[in-house]
Amino acid sequence: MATDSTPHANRKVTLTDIAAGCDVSRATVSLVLRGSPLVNKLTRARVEEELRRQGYVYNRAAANLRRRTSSSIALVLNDLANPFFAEFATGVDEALGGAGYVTLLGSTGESVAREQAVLGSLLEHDPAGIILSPAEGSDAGSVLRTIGLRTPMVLFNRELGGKASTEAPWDRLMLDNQRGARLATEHLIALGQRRIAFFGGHAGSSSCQQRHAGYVEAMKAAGLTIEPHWRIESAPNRVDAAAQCGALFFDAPAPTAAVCYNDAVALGLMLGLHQRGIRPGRDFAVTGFDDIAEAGLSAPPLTTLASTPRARGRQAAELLLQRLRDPQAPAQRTVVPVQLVVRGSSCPPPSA
Amino acid sequence: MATDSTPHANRKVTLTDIAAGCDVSRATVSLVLRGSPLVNKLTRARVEEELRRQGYVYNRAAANLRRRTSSSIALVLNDLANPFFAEFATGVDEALGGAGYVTLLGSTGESVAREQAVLGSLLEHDPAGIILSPAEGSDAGSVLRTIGLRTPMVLFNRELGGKASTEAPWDRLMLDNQRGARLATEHLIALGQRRIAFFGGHAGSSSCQQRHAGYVEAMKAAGLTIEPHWRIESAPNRVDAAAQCGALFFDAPAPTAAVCYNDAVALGLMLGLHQRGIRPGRDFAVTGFDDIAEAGLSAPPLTTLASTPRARGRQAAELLLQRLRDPQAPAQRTVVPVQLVVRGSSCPPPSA
DNA sequence: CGGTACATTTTGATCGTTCCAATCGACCAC
DNA sequence: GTGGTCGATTGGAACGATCAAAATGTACCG
Repeated sequence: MATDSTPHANRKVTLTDIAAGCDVSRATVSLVLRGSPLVNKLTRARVEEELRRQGYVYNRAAANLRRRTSSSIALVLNDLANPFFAEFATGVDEALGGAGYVTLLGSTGESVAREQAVLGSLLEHDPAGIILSPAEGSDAGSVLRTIGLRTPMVLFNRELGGKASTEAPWDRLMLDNQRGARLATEHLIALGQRRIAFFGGHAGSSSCQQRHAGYVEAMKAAGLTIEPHWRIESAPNRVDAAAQCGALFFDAPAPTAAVCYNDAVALGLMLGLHQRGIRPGRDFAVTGFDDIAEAGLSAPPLTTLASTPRARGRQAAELLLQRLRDPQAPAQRTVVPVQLVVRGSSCPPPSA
Repeated sequence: MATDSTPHANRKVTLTDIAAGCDVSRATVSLVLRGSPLVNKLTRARVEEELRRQGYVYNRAAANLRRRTSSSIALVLNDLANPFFAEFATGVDEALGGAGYVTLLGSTGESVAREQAVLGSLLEHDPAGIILSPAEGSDAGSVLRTIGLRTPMVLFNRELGGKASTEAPWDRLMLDNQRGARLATEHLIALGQRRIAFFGGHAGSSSCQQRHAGYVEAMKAAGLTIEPHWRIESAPNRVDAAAQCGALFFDAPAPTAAVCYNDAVALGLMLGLHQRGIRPGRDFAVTGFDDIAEAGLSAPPLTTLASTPRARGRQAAELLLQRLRDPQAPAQRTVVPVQLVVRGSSCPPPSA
């Protein structure tokens, strides 16, 4: 069996090894690898046999260096553990993989400092582009400073803070937050609700502001007044939402329904209500935002706004790929509609 | 303002640009970047100023090429959209980022073919190592053939099929599936349950076999008989689990409890039970596996086995980093204990 | 037979970094 | 004045691929 060139050698197999192994030049092997029509049928066969024999694996980094190209894309998420973003990431990876790109993952855990660090570290790997769902409070100026203008970026889900945000040439993919929250609020009003709170999220975040604006819009349109203590902030996760539940009932008049910042918050709120002996979907109406998988499985199932995160992921990837094809095109701002999904958590007020 | 070397030029800034900009050689700049003590304080300051001025970003790919090193690690998951794996991925990325590695993500969607493709594609980026949670039915032989022996790998969650599996020098991080399922079954038996089914998962998967074995072990130890139709297979997700629910009740004697393959399946089963008017936690007991976030929030909350996926992610990363430090060490097989979390979904049988 | 066309292959430089050996100036000792 | 040591810097060859241009060989034509 054993020949001079051992297939399972310890060093990495390179173009040069293959070239030596079948008496052609490196250039020819390279042409074979890229399926060039220039190379003779016979030599191609010989080379391909040798590639197999030695177990060659292509070194894309070296090729990218020489060609001044890149075959990776950085995906930076504020919270990968949130199923909404996990689905999104799956969609992104699906689409990128199909286009021959590889996904460089970075999770920031909602920390602006980590976001800076992660972006810096991923940039050193020279991604062709970036898909960023910013951490809360992330600022356009500092992001611009670390990534520069060379690397195109698609912003997802949230706007960046600071004045630099409007000038920066980034594409955007945003949910129609305002309309979504308006739909949810109108739905509750149609059920007869009058005392409706807006619950959860940080007032600083752009998506939260937009959703709150939609809520206000619907309330005003219906001629309903909004009590100041009907606006409760919380971190956008279950645990903190459950903890803040009590704040809804400190002052009179207490609300009988709540439009929540997102599903995580809504599920947390329902948990908090349960603990107080208040039955969501009977004594108190709740709506969410996102339609994550468990929204349909909670008790009661959650009325919410569907945004199909996996499809959004594919869309964000498409947007970036398109930008890579045409770097000069003007920046796009895409707003995707959301759809109201009515389930058991929304109900008329107890008096009705 | 404008000098000869424009900071926001269109070409990428390289070592050579910096060197030219402050009249030193490339080598010196390289030494500065790596914080070498060899270089004079004054020159270091000059170089650093120039780096800032031109907005230099390090090209790690070029460095890796020259040094024959790698600073990335491939993370290949069978189902990123499952919150269990999303948490796991978060943990992996946390630990790898801390060690200066970047995560190359690949999601296979439980398809063996995609797993092969993804592994092949990621390998071309020359990762220092691989963390793989295999797709169901993935075979050790073909995996070995595509990744070879050069790149170390940590297997998570499932064993690979085929005989090559035992010989291959891979580290493993596995949950104590058998003991976990045994604990759940014993818990149900202690509540007075006698007719207990094992529900969900594919009989082919190693984790499913192990959990089933734990269930059988507990049943035998208690002297209980197992009806053949108490073993229902399903895809490991909610939708299919809900669809298979009816199969539990085709033949008599019908079970009054089910040990489920995992939480996703258990939640799906509860959904299916609801639809049949059977109240889980009252008329029928259910247990899960994984303790994903929504397990505590379902109605009723799910009795399950906690495996703290984020910590597992960190652990898998640690295992791989350790292997990179000492490539010669014998392969490890780590089995992590799981903990029974009793919640409302487990109950005595209705007759009791 | 020389010239030209064509198909195939090779040579050598190059991408941005790091490594190695060599260089340079300054200083000191003999 | 020669040689040696030291700190700081440098030139040039790598790493593994690609590219442009040049070099083969072969065939055909007048």
